[in-house]
Amino acid sequence: MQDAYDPTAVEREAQRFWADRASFRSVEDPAKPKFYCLSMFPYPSGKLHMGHVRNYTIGDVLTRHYRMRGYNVLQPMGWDAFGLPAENAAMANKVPPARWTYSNIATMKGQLKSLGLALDWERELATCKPEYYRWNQWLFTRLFRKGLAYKKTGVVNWDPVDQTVLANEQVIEGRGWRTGAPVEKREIPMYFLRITAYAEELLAALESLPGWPEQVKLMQKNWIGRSEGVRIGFPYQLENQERVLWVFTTRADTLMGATFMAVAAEHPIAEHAAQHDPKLRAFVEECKRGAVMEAELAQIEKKGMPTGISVTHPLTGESLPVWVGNYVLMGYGEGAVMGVPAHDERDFAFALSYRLPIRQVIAVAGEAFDDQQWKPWYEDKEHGACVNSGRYDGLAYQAAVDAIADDLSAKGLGEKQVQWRLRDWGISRQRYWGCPIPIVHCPSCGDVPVPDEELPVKLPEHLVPDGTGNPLARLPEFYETRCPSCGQSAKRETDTMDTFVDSSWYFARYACPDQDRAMVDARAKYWMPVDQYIGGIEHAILHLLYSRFFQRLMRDEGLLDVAEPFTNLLTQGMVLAESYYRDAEGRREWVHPSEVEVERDAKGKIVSARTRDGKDVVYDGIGTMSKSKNNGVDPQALIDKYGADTARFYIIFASPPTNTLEWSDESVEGSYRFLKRLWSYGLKFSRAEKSQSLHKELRFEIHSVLRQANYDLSRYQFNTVASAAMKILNALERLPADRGATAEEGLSILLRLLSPITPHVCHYLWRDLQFGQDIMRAPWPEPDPAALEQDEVELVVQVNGKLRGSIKVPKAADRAAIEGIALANPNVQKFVGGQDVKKVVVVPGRLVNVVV
RNA sequence: GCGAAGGUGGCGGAAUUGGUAGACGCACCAGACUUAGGAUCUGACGCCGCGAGGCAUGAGGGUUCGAGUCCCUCCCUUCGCACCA
Repeated sequence: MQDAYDPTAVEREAQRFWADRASFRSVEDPAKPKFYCLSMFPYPSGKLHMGHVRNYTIGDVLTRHYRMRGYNVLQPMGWDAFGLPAENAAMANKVPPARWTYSNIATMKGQLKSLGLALDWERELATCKPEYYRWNQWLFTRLFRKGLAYKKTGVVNWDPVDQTVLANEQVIEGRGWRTGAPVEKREIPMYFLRITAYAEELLAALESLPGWPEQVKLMQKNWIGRSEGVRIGFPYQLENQERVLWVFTTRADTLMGATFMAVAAEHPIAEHAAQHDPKLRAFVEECKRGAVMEAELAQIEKKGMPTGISVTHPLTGESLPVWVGNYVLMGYGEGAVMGVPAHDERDFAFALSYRLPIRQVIAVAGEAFDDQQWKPWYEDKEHGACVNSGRYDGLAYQAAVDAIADDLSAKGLGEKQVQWRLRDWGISRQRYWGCPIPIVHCPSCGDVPVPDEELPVKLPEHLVPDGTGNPLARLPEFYETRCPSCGQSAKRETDTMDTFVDSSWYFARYACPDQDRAMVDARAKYWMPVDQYIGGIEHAILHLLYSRFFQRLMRDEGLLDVAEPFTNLLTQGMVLAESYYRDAEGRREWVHPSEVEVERDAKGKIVSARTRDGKDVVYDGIGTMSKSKNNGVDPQALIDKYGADTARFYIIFASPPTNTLEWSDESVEGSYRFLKRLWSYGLKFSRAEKSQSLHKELRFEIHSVLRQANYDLSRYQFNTVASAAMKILNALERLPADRGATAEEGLSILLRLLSPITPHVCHYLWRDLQFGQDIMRAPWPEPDPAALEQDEVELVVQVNGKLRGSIKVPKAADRAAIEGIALANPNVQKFVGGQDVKKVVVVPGRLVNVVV
């Protein structure tokens, strides 16, 4: 054993040992319980960032822990390799996205290897390879024939200068990121996947996921958004034709309070009215120009304009004006809403600014209505009852909804309806670096799916996009083709798929990445579902919902048995860092934190900060690591300086997996120090005399810490497992210097407990100190019940809930005896001081509280 | 705007069910060793107070023998919002 801890040498040796024995190759084995542990695969953006390191370290801790517990574990890795950044890099460097992507994969694979992750690299896949994406295409053609994939128009951001579609991310304050031109909305034909057909099942099955965080299930539930309400028709006349304006509402009980209607700018009524009214046309155009993004739409000032058209209230016959409202979404419900100012906050504000009538139709006992001031109870359907509503007066929410729905139904102007917030998934992207949509447009046959024998539709890899539309659309060799059905010349679809399609089923493909005759084979039925999935909380809705959807699509193709892809889900927090900037003539110049020296006051608050060469910088608080704020910490530099074990230990120790992790270079030092101490202890141990000496107290301590650590592992609280390892080392260092029985046992426990977190150094010490050949094959440590036995227990004594002392009582002592000992305690006597003891609360094993 | 989560020392965090607030670390401080130390080791370390003691878990209120934990009101931060992945 070397005197000094040399992580480079230790890690090289451990990694060679694993590679020589193919330690992480996983083979289907029905005799053993399986454990499929998966971290979200990375986008090959260039280099690993700390978020990756955190994600994969967490997954590796679980993987190694389950291996030692005897499970047949699979932990694979691959690349989410299609996407927008490759096109941006291509434009900047004039290099095809393919070359950029493959080179990034090579770099990042090397980095992942240096982390010592227990990955089965033989199952590696990349979504940009035809062997992978042909199955996207294969499934798409199946869905198309079933009607689960279909074509309709969808709205996109249009940059009028570059003549190209922009991603939401490329729209900065309503303008194109490259051209600065105001972005327009444009409707184009697109393919959609009918996820709404599975809405009911996706919602109901959330109940069957006890291994998912409640938070995520709740977000998905709200996203799917099932609401029960009434579809209501408001008849009107247009060009001497009888028509009906339909709306959906969950508050049919307030129908008698409707004083206006509001429709989206894209609604046929708005389009019609705008034809004859230039002002209205301008307004409709303005609404259409605005944002596509819902977050932005929801925050714009609520504006409206009357259409001059009126509809008839279905129950009262009253005439109601129809307005165009910029806050009404065409994509949800009917693209029209009834305006009930008295009982909807948005309608209230709208009515106030446009002086529309406000009519109270719900009352809550003891509350007065004020038509100038909104109060939350106006929306209270729990305690309200109808007023000013004719025959519905006095009815509570449900009774009123039922009665009104019945009356509407009798007139053919309404019925109860279930409405979903979830919309079908538009997967067409007008981009090059993605999976081609396997459709041929034939002048006679229409949209024809590409037959199986012609799959895959290969994406040419040599193109370089230039930011003005999709280069595939300018490549005749790609789009000129024949109709698979009638043989005449036809045009191939040039749109590619949303990259979320690629990532919605990769987890099943890992089971059989070499299968070239089917999307997945029987091996997928062995490994699926994923037992533990780990990834960022930012994927809580979209990626996870799409994956649940795809799992069901594949189930319904007979490819998989189970409906849910991920049994247990761990959502890790983001990695954050401080950021600093220098004012450079009004522009912020971001300075990397490693170049900043900070001065703190006696309480540690930052007083001033300056660069190493003395220029003042401004502290901008803590936030996600990003290129734009120049505050990223390079994992590679960390590994080069301290080794992978220190990086892994720090990341696990600094914060529980679900919290954000605030980066601190100083704390990394602390982790390194711990591993050096572990090494020194191993060295001392290797040179000490063997003895049989047993240390009862420290043995109790080690086993108590181990018991807690095992509990913490089961609840994913890995930071306290790392603490437990430190506590055990602290205990070992308090032992006499010989190699006694307690030291032997304690170190064996420590190395095994720590090995999932810092596998290299534990592997090395385990062998070198002759505990065994391969620590991964050692059994997981369990506390010895005998070591946890105690004759006496310590209880805390309080007087009126305040801590006044502690007592030791025999383990078997009864309540009366404990009370007696507690009251006899001199400090307790002092605070009782002759007052009447009203009550003594005894909590066995914990405390005694004397109430006076 | 809507949906979700979170606020505990100078900092990261700990405290299974309501039961000793601050485990384990970082930083800072003092000391030892040393030619030297940004290595290593030892000790101290929530705030106020000489002390006895008092006060402290974002703010304010409540329930309880006892509240970081439960309830109500408010404030702040982070994530998602359908074309970033």
